[in-house]
Amino acid sequence: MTANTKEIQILETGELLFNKYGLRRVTVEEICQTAGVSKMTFYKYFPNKVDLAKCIIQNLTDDAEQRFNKTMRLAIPFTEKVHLIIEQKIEDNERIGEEFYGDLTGSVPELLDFLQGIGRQAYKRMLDIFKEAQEKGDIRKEIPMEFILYSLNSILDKINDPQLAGIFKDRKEMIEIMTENFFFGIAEKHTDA
Amino acid sequence: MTANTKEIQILETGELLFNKYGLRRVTVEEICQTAGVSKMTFYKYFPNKVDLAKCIIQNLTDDAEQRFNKTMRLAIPFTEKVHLIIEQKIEDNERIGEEFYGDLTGSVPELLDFLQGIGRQAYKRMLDIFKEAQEKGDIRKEIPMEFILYSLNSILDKINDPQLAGIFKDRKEMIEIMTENFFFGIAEKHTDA
DNA sequence: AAATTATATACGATTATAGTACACAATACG
DNA sequence: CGTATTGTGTACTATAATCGTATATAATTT
Repeated sequence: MTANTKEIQILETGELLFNKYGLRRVTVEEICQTAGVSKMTFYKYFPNKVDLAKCIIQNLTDDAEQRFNKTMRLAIPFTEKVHLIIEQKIEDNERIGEEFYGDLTGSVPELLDFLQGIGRQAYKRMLDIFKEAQEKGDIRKEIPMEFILYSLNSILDKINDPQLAGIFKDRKEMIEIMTENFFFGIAEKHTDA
Repeated sequence: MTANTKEIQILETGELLFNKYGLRRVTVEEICQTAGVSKMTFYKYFPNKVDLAKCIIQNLTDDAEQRFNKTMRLAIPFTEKVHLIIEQKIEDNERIGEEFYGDLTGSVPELLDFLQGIGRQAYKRMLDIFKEAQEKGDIRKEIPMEFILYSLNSILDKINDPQLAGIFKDRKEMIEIMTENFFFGIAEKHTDA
């Protein structure tokens, strides 16, 4: 059972270093030294550095998907769900360091494809869920699906806008207001009761 | 007057990148690209990367020294001065990124010597100032000078101890209490008035 | 003891980086 | 205007870093 202990060590060290410095600034030997593992052991588990990065991202993605599904299965109002999902998405983004992400999309086209594939899958899942919500009556029927997803992504982009950060007192408040705004516009809420 | 504009650009970019990633992770070409400067221009102003680092550190050091002297010339009690100096030293330390400093002392022995030289100078200046204070009666005569400087450096080291950070509510409070403690011990202050 | 797993070292092949040479472009300046 | 001055881009060589593998050995498990 101590078999994959070294593999985990490599994965964790890779995640740490990649997040801090990005892909190209970190060498295989450095990962090995930091992880306390010989180079041979590295190549026993991973064919190369890029593949290690893939593996790390795949793990993060799988983890994110699990949490996503868990949230969607909750017996709470749809508005609440979207609220939680936005929160989770932000946390997911924060788990991949800026430098790491830059290297991925910039210098290694192979990883760019990989990431885009993951992105497409996530997009499809989202689409299905929102379609279902529209049929159930949680979303107005006349709004095109594409526009909804575009708007949602637009919110996620804005999260990192420093100009916005200054407007709200913290991130929690920002998410709450933007989610409300996403669903109900800027009009004052009318109670159905 | 636009002559050294490129040089400044290089210096600023170097400081930025070195602080973020350390010395060995940053290449000359990267500095040039980020600074918007051709490689030839780089080598016009600096013989190599290590020398650029030296230059940057020297500038930071000069700057720190100026502020140090400015503080020492203030017409305030000696206790206050030491308080301010500790504050400044911490700020100085924070201006050199962790990674940068690690590379300096770890991989480039040439820079280690350079830094030690700077350190020795600072040590001498400090020593003179404290001796003067001892003669003036600001410091108890029976305390060996070496011990005082050792204690002061000990405080500076402790600043970065995460265990300490949790004890005080912020850095300002930490500095105040540690300075007081440095001068008066843990005994309750007795007012001379 | 045998099998498995990890390590250390050395090594060739590849790639990145350093530093220079040169021809040319932009700008300042008398 | 012409003439320095200053900066640029490309190409280039030499050197150093890095990759990925082979081999012999050590530690651990079974």
